[in-house]
Amino acid sequence: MTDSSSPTLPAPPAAVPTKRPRGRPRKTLDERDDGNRRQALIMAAAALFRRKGFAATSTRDIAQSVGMHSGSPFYHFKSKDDLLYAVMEAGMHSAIARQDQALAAVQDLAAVHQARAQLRALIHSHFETLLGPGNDFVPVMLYEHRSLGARQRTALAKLQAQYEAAWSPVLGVLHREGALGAPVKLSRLLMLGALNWSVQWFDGKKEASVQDLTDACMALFLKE
Amino acid sequence: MTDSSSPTLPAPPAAVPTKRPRGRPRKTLDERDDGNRRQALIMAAAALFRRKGFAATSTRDIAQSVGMHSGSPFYHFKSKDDLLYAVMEAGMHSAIARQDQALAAVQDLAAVHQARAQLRALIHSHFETLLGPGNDFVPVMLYEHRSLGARQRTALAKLQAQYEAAWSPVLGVLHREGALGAPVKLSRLLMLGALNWSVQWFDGKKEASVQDLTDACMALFLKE
DNA sequence: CCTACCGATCGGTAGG
DNA sequence: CCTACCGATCGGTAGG
Repeated sequence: MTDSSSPTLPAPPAAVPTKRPRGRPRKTLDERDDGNRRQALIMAAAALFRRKGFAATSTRDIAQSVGMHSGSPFYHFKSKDDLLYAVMEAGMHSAIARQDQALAAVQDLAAVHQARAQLRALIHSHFETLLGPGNDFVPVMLYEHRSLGARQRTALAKLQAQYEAAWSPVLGVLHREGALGAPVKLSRLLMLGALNWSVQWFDGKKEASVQDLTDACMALFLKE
Repeated sequence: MTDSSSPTLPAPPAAVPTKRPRGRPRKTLDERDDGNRRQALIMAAAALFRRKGFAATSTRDIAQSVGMHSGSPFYHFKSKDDLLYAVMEAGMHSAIARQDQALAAVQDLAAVHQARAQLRALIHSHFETLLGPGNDFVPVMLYEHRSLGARQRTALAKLQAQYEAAWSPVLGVLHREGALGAPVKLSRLLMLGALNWSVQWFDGKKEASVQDLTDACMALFLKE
């Protein structure tokens, strides 16, 4: 059983592209794991895009950080923009998957507490997506949206709409119960904004945990 | 009485730098309004930085949009980074001034409603700073923070601390009154995040106004 | 503030 | 995926 689908980066080939043996290490066909190299590029790009921004990151930076030479990323991606989109798409897929799991885990509660428990699950899951260790994909998506082309922006918008669609019914119930003070749509925009902004100030090594943040949100946003 | 301190851009010199009369229009010394050209550069830079991002905007873009030639911005600013900092500093000064005015206008209310009125004033003023027509400075500051050097980041942090300092006592009163459900510091971070994020989705031509947003925030964040 | 220019870097490609 | 390379662009400067 292979773990070729594992999203963890297999320790990079000790990036020293200056002096390396000229004859590149012969690989037989079954050793060529293209998927892993592509994955490695996506993860390295995510980390660099987050730290320095898309425009300030060169494709050479990315190549070097996975031990490739400058032209090689273009064997895996047609353009730098395509690589950016791949990062964002991967981020949304993982965010949606995490959100679905979080909602499923809370499905069987007594109806009285369902909506509250669902909102807590949504908030906690969102914070994990934003602040969890190694989760650079969605932060890059949030802060480099501008750099996307029109076509790719449309494709992403569908994934984002799918993600946010899970919030509206939950907020609707809470609003009707009187636990949510503002209209559903504005509430969703403001709440997601409060969460998304945490990327700017959250420090994993500081006192507050993701649990603390979730508690604070529930206390701030809901009545009684 | 001159209006040399007016922050409005005097209609740009119809930027057509390709064919313009070679002998540049002689200006006598008292016509040379260096301050205005510098201001024009700051405003053009703010608009471009906001639309395309700092790294994706060239100093040539900025020069062209005020009718200068490529090297000329460096007569007014030592580097592109200095221009970015000038944009952000101007943004914080104007934000602080607007906030002070907003608080002063609400100073004389009956004590029972003071804290609520103050919070409303802070929120409304913040939305104006972010979303008001031509207000690109603070949005640039919020989203290009990363591009600043360490020294300038420290200088800006002082202005930001000054700005946010006005929020804490107001939130403290509301928390003690039971109107604010979460701890003061986390409340401030989450609330400002909700507001700051509006830059991403607010559309001035759409239905919701800054007043609507302010109302929604008050309804969302405060109990009873 | 313009003119003329420089060194550096960048995204991307052909050909293997 | 590497090698070798190209055209374009960029921040910045000297000298007036």
